[in-house]
Amino acid sequence: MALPSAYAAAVESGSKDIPYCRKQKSLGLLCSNFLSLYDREGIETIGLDDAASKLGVERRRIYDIVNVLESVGVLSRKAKNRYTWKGFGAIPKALEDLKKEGFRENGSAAADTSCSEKVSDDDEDEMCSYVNSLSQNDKSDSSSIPKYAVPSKSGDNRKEKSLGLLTQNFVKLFLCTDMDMISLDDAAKLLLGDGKHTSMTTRTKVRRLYDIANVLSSMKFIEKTHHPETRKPAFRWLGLNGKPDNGTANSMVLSESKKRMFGTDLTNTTSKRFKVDEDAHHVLKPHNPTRVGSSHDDKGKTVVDWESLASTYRPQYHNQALKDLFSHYVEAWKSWYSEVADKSPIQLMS
DNA sequence: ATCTCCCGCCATCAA
DNA sequence: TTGATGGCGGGAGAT
Repeated sequence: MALPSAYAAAVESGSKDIPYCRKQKSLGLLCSNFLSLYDREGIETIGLDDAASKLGVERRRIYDIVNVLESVGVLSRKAKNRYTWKGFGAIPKALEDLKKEGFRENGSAAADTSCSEKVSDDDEDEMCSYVNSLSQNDKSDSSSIPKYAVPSKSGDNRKEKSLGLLTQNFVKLFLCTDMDMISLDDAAKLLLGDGKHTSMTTRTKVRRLYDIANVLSSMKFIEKTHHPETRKPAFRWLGLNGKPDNGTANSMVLSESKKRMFGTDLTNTTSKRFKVDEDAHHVLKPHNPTRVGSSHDDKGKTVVDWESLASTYRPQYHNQALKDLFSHYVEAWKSWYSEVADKSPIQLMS
């Protein structure tokens, strides 16, 4: 078969003039190759050795990719050295599970209308959220996503530092919050116990987030941009929009809610979920038409009722730091949004 | 200089 | 123990 990677091919054929381009070795590219190699019909299982040799990389790199892919439902570890290919079709459910999980985690919300989340799924779960991590009480449910059941070895924080868990929490940030753009640095601060006495340093976390962001980017889940004003690099959530769709591979097992995406619809590219109920008093919204004629092909953020969101979400963060960070975003987005609304599209890319 | 983030050592886990 | 996994962070390429 054709090797998706020229580099790999070169390496395999007794390379001769490989200048060494860092970009050709990026996790993102590797992930793309990995995907094009396995996202096709007839694939039900994947062997890590096979992947490594076909892609021309060390095993270690395959683990990175496989771990984040698994945390989003595309793969599932079946056995040593072997993963089951679930396909992109499994993503919607995985994301929904993550969303529910995320809301459930910090159910200590304050005022505001209770949840409007209809958890058809059973309960359970939990893992460290944005607050802290202490007891790991697992009981894996029938979720489609790995639960990272900790062997419950007191002091085993290996799992809570896993790339997979970090990925899920990173994704939850987008699914369970109104944030749709965030810098890795801020994400690192929000994720996990946040520095201090709890594990991983921010520095390390950011390094990991770069890895995660790269593979999620190659999957078109997120996109790199820059904060309109700050210029600072950030990532924007695209959700299941840039999905190459189930082009060829489609022999899915779960043929249920295919496009059953939460609040996403055609006109809306990236709708952040309002965990608030739609029916309850959803009054406010002085001005800010919840809709803009941003008729742009690509992602054009959308509709957000800042006031509403701000007041609704504020209470879910426990410490001042997060609150500040949060308001910072709300403010930044406000200006950015109004700016973009009647201006031109946002075409900032690396 | 700062931002990215690849590379691979080596601690852990599982057989 | 051996082999499979996968934290972790040094340090080099990209900007």
